[in-house]
Amino acid sequence: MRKPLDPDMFDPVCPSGLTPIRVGDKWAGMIIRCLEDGPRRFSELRVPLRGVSAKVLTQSLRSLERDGLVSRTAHADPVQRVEYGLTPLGRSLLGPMDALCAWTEEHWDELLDAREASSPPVVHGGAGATGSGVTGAG
Amino acid sequence: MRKPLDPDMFDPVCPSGLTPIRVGDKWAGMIIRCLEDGPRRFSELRVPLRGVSAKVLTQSLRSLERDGLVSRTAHADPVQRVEYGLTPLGRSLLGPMDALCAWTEEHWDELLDAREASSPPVVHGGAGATGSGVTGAG
DNA sequence: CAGTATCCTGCTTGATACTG
DNA sequence: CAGTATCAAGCAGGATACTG
Repeated sequence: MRKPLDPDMFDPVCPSGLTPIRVGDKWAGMIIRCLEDGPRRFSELRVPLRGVSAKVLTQSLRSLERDGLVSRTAHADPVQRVEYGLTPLGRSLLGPMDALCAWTEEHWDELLDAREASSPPVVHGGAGATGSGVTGAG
Repeated sequence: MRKPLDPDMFDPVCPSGLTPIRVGDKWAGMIIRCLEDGPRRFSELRVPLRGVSAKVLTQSLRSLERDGLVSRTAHADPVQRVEYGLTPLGRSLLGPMDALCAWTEEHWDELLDAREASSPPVVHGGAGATGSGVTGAG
């Protein structure tokens, strides 16, 4: 608990962004992971969530609040402080999420193999799949 | 196996569409469920997936194919017949998906309560949350 | 610090019409 | 039947600038 969130917590290439299962919107899953070890401040969350704009982070947070997964607490300190933490309901999601991560790790290569096997013919347009589905969290 | 997919398999109101966990794109989760009991034809899938256009269903199917979750088989019968079925990889997703459904059923009321508690003040704009996250597949 | 207000872009979804 | 082609619309995500 209380360790300063690793900026590289989410590899921009690895697992996230390729799994066929997703939690909430683009950032929800990652946010929940960030809160796993206790409440975090708004600006603290922006570190591992590289590049997320204040607007979008606020939106995701509000969405999670609305669903009762996350709670917001404003401290009236000399400097403004707001902390976000998991509610019991939010915390209960960690179990299923772990199961998902386990599945992903287990089948990671198969997913990759399948993707490679389906694109190769094209050379100029290349790798980037316009892929609908399969955006991941975790 | 081989029973003619229930048209009401997916309640447009209930679970799906409110869960904070989603599988692939909007239809992927439902497609996988439809294939659980064996291969299905294109037009057969369109029944429970009310209103999905051919284009969108094709897209989702191609996406699932690309990820190696679903396989496509064209039969050269007198009439054109194409069947989609789960690959072993696709089938392996059923486990985690069941866990997700279990979570949803278990916490359904809490989700609903949280939503109700967060909107009521407004009367004219009403219920509809513009909600980002939380689109579901079940 | 913790947002809000605006504007903008691209993807995802969909309706409609046509084809092997 | 099983798609593809085209066009249109909505919304999530993001860049930038401003506020209590």
